[in-house]
Amino acid sequence: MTQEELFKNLIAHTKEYGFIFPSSDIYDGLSAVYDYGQMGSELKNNIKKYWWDAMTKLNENIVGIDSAIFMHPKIWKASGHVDAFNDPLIDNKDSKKRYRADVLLEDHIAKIEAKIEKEVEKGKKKFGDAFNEEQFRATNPNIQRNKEKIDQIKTKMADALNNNDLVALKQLILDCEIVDPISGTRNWTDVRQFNLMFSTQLGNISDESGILYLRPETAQGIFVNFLNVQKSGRMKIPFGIAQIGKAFRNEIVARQFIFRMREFEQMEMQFFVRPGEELKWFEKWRETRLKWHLAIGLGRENYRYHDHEKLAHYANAATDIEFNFPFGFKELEGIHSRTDFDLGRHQEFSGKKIQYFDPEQNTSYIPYVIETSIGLDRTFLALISAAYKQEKLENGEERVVMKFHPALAPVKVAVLPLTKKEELTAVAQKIMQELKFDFNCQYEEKDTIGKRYRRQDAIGTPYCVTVDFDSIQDGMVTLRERDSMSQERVPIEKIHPIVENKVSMKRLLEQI
RNA sequence: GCGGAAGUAGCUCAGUUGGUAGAGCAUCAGCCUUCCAAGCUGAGGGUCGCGGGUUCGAACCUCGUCUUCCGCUCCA
Repeated sequence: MTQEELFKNLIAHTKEYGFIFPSSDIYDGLSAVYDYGQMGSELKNNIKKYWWDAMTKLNENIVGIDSAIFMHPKIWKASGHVDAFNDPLIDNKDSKKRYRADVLLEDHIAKIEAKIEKEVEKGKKKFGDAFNEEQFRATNPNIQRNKEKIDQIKTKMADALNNNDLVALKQLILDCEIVDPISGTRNWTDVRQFNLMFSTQLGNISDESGILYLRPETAQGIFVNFLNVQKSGRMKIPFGIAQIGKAFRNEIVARQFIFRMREFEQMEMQFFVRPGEELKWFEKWRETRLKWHLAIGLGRENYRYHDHEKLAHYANAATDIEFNFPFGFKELEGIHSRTDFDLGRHQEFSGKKIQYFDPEQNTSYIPYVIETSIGLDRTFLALISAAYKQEKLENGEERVVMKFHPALAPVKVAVLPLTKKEELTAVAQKIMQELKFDFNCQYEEKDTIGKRYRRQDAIGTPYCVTVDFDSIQDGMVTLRERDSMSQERVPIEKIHPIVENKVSMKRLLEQI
């Protein structure tokens, strides 16, 4: 079976067993939006708890918050999202390729600059030792002409971008006679604007100032609460603020199941440190975060670091943790050293002093930030795609099993009377009463026992407890384990401690 | 947005040159009482993604549209 077929089977499986449904399913779905079902939300909640506990319980200096999705519009100007999340795009009709209009123009400028350099080289050869580069650049007519060209393009481009004049931007591309590098033609579509932020209105709709954006990331909710948390919590640097929440991006193409959705959930932690110490902390979090992933047990070979060589203007170090999804290695988590960019910008835009007085150094400064930002839905996808197994059994039959880590599995125990006879169901119900307060349990008495085992395999339940006629006499039940399918007779009162030991979050947390 | 593939019952899929919609599994009721999905009987469930067109007649031909998957593109 190919990876593609396996992925399709996984998607069908997650729908059939209540993990993920297409949003608005009865209305034919809504593009790139999905709902989590009864199993999916349990699994998702368990992932959240694992992350939250790893941050807030394992680190005394990390606290969690839950900030609103709506935020002051100025925040997105300060963060740079209003400018950066606005891409003018253009398609070449022959090659069917899409480009950013401003990138096309910048490439064009780079080409003209290359011409100038070539001219300079020529001059060097021609004049030898007598060559005066500065003078040559200032007087050579070819260079002068190209310099003027560049200035003109730059001015026009800046005007068009600032005025959001898409027609002028296209005209500039035509005037520059830019050809598509693949098709070699100038058959361009109109330039269109894609704003990656969703907007909505607050209060009076006719009032321009009422326009709000749905947050495209949760991080800003942490930055704008830096002072609140630091002061009310009497936090001392270094310390971190963690948050789990929804974010929204109007992606041009959102694809690959729940990998890229328009509405998604992030788990972010911003760690505030002394300036100059940021790279040490960056290294620390880079390692700690990988440990968190590895503890889940999907295999070291499925993870890799991808260090950024091209850094964003505010960052001085950045790496991604990538996971081997069914469609290849893709970003799962980002760890970025963001300097004092974010707090600095908010200080500038809000006019409030956002600084920390460091009693050890006896100085005030804007803290530097290490960000860890992980996609909750992507973690979910990593879990289900690695856990999903189609196994061939000794008797030639096949079973589908979700091999979740027991601490993350949506259902921990299934309690199954061997038959529907009341003497058995009474014992089984009693066991349910003892377990249900601590573990998510299922009780099933329909169908043959084998069928019920397979149904539990399909949702990844680590343990099945089967009550048979002997149980009434000896107080022992069969404990069946998911992965090995092994069966063991255990006393009823031992079930709780056995399960607890296996499904405890501690199992995961102590590995970090 | 472009190209390719697909959309028929809850799931997986048949459906011949156009002639009134099928199977298996699942669900429900009952029988059977079973330790790894396959026993028996019966029942419910679909305006064939949606909307036009051609035709006496469309799941099938045609046009449009929506959704999904793959590739391109984009990606703090």
